[in-house]
Amino acid sequence: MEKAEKRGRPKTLERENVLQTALMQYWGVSPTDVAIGEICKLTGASKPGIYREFGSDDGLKCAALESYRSLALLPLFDILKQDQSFAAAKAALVAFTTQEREAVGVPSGCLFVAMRAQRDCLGSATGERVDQLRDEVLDAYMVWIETAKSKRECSAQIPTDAAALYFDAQNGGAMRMQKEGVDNATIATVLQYAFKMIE
Amino acid sequence: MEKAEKRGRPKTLERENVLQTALMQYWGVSPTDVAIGEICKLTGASKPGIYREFGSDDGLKCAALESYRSLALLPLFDILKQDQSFAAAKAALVAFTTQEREAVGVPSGCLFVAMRAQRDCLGSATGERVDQLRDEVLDAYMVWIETAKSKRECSAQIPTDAAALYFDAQNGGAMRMQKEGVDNATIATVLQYAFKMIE
DNA sequence: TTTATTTCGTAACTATGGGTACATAAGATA
DNA sequence: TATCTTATGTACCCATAGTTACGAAATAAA
Repeated sequence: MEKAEKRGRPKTLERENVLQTALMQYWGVSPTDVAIGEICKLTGASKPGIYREFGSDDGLKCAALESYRSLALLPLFDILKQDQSFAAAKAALVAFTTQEREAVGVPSGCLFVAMRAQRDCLGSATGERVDQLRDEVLDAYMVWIETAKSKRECSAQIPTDAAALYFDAQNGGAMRMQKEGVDNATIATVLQYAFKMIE
Repeated sequence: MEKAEKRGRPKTLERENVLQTALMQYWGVSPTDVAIGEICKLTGASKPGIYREFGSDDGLKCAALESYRSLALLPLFDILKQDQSFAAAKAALVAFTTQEREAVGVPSGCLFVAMRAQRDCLGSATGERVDQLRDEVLDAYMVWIETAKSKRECSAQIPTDAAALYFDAQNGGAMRMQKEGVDNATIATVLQYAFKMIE
């Protein structure tokens, strides 16, 4: 899988390292309070190096968000798409949301939720991606709920779009509680009550 | 109500105007993305004037948060403290949360929710006040829920602290939806489903 | 070797924004 | 009118952070 030797000075910038570090910083601290210079210190990369690789602050944030999608959003979509009962999926959601982060070596809270909260002090590329992901998430919930309705596992009373907003809001609330230091057991309790509602 | 004439040059800084402007900016834009200089432009006040009056950026934010408490949090507490049925209080909460902001001449979303999301890039005074208000809000919910439990209007099943977190999360979720542009009717629907749960 | 090519990183530039030094204005008092 | 007191606002300081100019370094091809 080695790329053919090219002319010119070989690249030494560790893209993956920079990206992972940025992701963890944005996630663990805040997407708008971590300077490029901080990433440089943490990774040993130079500022121009990062700019050559990611184009701009906005570009780096956008790349980090994309990593976050793979890491944290795709698993969520997987749960929703799995062929299991509505109740089982809800339980899986609770388990996924309230898993102990330290054990997995990942910060508490949710980068996507944080970015949504700061939507308009993000660069254009990142901001627009955030909007897209929001739609993607709401769509995923809607498909899931429609399926549950068709299987008679969920009341058709509540409008699907409202239900999707509801689940999205519960998840966001849970992530915020986690950030504020509420323990996962309590969050799980809250979520279980919240999810019991829709059925 | 005129204050006795004092010696020295009379004060011309319009404290209330500055405070209101700051509040509306923090609320409508974001508490961490409005510079003192911006408030100056909007009010005609000078920078040193504002510093003399509020001490620091942190001081101004803190004062604005205090205004916000009187304006938006006290009415919430009033609803919770009123002697009415649990269901009536919940309905009042929904109505209060989803009232059309434009009509009232007030920004959408919630300054307190925004500050909580940005908790640690706020100054120490404001940050600590945010923590206090969070406790105050959760306490208010808890007292309300305990009362409802004692009146048998709310199941004693759910732990009171979890229920308080639940209501707080619903309110926060609603405020965020409002910021993201969801219409109030939909938010009201979501909240009604959310609140139906606890009973 | 020499040249062409590509990347590297130091050291700047620039804009923004919190904060303040200081000379001056405006009124009360003597 | 002279003096004391208090508030005012221009012009600046300084730290931070995004961004880039540019000369040096490293490697393949000539």
